[in-house]
Amino acid sequence: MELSNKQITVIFKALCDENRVQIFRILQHGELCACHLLEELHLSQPTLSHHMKVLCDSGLVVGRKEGKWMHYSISPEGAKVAMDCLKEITAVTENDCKCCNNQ
Amino acid sequence: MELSNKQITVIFKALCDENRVQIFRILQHGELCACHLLEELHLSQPTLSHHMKVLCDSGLVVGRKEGKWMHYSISPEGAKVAMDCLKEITAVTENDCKCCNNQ
DNA sequence: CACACACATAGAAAAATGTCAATATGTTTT
DNA sequence: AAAACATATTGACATTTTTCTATGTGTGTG
Repeated sequence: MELSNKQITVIFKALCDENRVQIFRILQHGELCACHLLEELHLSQPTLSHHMKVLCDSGLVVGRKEGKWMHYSISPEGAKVAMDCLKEITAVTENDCKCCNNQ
Repeated sequence: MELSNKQITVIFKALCDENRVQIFRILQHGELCACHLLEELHLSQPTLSHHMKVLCDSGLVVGRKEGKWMHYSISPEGAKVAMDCLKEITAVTENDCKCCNNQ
């Protein structure tokens, strides 16, 4: 995979805002269009649109256009990438301290 | 577990900054004190200290004080919490669209 | 074709975050 | 006890992010 530091930050920015976390909770019940998401959030329409862009950029959410509606859903593929990335970045290859005279 | 939206953002803020991601990469080779981390990063000492606080607050990194040194390491327990959290928040319970006349 | 609707974009203001220099705190050494 | 060292905290500033209003774009409808 070999994601850059920058790419990793883009993925996890999805989960760095309370409103976006709430959007995940709502989308867990299934795909939903922006107008219905908006009903459940105390946000203006442009603000929601901004958050959906951040979420789609992360790959954790995908949008599907259907006429004038945008349907958003959680991406299992994106989730897998994020999981693999998290696992990789928190994996410890060695545990001994080589620092400050090995104290 | 039942983490709040706020708590989730605190966990994943750890991975929302390129320098912090780089710190994970460095800590993967084992526990390290702040002064040695500083050598490998183009940051001032107070800035590093700030990032280490964010990382410790996330639970993904733990600090261990040894005399005047602070030794930091990746926390496998914290990593597990983050993984479980990511898995939970991206889990989809239903996949059908109940939105906009089920289009 | 004009209008209504769903959503995106632009631009500006406010809030949060990242950064550094200066200083404080706590620990070890001389 | 004083000096040196490692790290944390404070305060200021710059950048980024969040948010809104206003407006634009594309789609369907009367």
